[in-house]
Amino acid sequence: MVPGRPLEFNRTEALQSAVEVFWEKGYQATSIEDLTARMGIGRQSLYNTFGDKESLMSEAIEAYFQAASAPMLAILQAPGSPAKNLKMFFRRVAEHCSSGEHKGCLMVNTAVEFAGTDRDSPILKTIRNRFQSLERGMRQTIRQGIEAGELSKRIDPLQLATFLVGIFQGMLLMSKTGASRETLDRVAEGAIASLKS
Amino acid sequence: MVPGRPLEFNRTEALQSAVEVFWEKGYQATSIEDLTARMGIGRQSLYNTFGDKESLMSEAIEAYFQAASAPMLAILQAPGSPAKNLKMFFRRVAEHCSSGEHKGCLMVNTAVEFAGTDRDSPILKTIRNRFQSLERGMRQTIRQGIEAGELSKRIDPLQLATFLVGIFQGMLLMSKTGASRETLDRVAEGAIASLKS
DNA sequence: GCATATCTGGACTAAGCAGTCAAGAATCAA
DNA sequence: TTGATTCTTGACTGCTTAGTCCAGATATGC
Repeated sequence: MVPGRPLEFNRTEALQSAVEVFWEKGYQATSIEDLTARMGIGRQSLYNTFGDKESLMSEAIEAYFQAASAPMLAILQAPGSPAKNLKMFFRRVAEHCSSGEHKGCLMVNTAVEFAGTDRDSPILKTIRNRFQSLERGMRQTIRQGIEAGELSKRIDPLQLATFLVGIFQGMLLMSKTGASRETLDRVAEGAIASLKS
Repeated sequence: MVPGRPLEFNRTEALQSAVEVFWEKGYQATSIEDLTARMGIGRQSLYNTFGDKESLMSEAIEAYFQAASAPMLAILQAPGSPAKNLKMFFRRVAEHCSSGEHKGCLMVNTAVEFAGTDRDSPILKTIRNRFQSLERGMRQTIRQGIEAGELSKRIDPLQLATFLVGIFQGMLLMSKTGASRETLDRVAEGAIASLKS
């Protein structure tokens, strides 16, 4: 290892703080000062460690995905009943969305914010990929449910998967704009009911 | 009438241009220069005629609602079959969302943008009211459908209305992030299918 | 202790922003 | 024509922003 003065802060913790700020305020509305204040580090330390604002945002999105989205995806692929996994998924979304302070989903918030200006920014591409992998996971679980006889054979996996992802995104959006736990539960129950057809 | 030099531009057309800019870029990302350029008027004319940036945004939201959202609400309340009106509603949303350049819905975009910072800005309150009136309209149409025997009596109007509004918001969000016509159609068909239960 | 390498803090730069000001132009009433 | 009123144009102000520079601090390897 090369010598030199060591970092005075924990990189992972600092990144986590950055995630929180971006999550609450969005990308543009967050200033470098907001970030340094919450992360508890100096301006130069931020630039040394994370590059510019956009790089930091990229890392924040990635960290958020690992912490929040990946576990959701894992629910779908849990061993046991695919239909139960789908139900569990939506109940968890309702739960997750109504805890915390209506921050919504960092990826959704960011997608909306960037879609207007940088339609093909690397950040936006990453987010789109993540949502696509959600749809793929959903489709696979649906297929497994059909094979297991838990879901009707008449179901078109692609159609249902797209529909469920749509509902999912709707819940994230409602959460951001201040929906109550009851509201989110109702939507989740609607999604679950739509499996029985 | 008081004398004075008359406006050199059409107020309504200028406002329409402002709607387009805010719709494409969002509130923060839109500068006064962006606005004056697209509206074809000078800086001072903008301030004289519309007040500050936030007032202009308020007027833009209102104009957007009158032009885009109100007709959607009217579909639900059209005379004839309530169930058909609900179907028509979702097909129209899919159509509306995939025309244009993935601008999504101005009210959704704005809600996401403001929810992070000014949680109780007047603009946000207006938008929330608009969505609430959509849910009320939805609920009423559902009740009419039940009374007419088109929808099952076991349906809870509140639950279904909330669910459908959630799907609706999901479609708006997907549209903003670049969903294709096919994707939106699949979600719409899912919503329609969920009426038969 | 000394050389080397990295980190930190604060001042700084250049650009972009919303909003204002003042001087001139266009209209109407009399 | 003259005066009152409103619109237009362009320069301007004060502020915030992302990102840079540099001097000093703190570590390691020898």
